[in-house]
Amino acid sequence: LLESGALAAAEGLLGCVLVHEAPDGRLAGRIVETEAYTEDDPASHCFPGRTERNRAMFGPAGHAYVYVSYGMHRCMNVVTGREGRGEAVLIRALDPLEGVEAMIARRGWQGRAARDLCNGPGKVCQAMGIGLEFYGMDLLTGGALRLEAGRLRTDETVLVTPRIGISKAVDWPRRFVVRKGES
DNA sequence: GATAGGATTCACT
DNA sequence: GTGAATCCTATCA
Repeated sequence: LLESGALAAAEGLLGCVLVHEAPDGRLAGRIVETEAYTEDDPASHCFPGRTERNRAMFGPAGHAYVYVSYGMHRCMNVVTGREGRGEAVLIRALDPLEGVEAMIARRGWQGRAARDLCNGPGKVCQAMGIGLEFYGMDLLTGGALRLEAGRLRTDETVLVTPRIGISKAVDWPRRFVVRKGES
């Protein structure tokens, strides 16, 4: 699935579970929002070409691409496409499944609704304890950080929306969100 | 060697 | 809704 391309992978990753076997407990969250980045996307880190920072994006599918954003936040991507292709899917939001207490402790605050815990790219990494030490790690071979297969419930549908938070090609419909049938 | 900008988040008005 | 915080990377002199 991951090799088939960023667009298909971004949609396919919805419903899958991201698991981190952290020293202080198992953390898990269901992926509910993703965003696709490809080589022809002006907003993508790989657009200007291959550099030291984004080299992981050009590697084999299934590896992690972690980068620092705005100096204070970390964002995590799942590399897609074949080696040398420069594609990735940004994990924008999770639905916490396990280790919620540990996530709250990591984030250093408590109180808000559970879904506020992982409803942003930076929050996802902070809550899951994902740092630069996971750069380039294979997520499919059962390491400390890994991806587990999952599916959407029958009452859930995929919503495709324009992107946010960037300044180039903003209106490209490459953001995929899980929408629950309840509303 | 120096500078500009970014796939964000939080607090305050 | 608007603005500040903050640091790593790429680009230019």
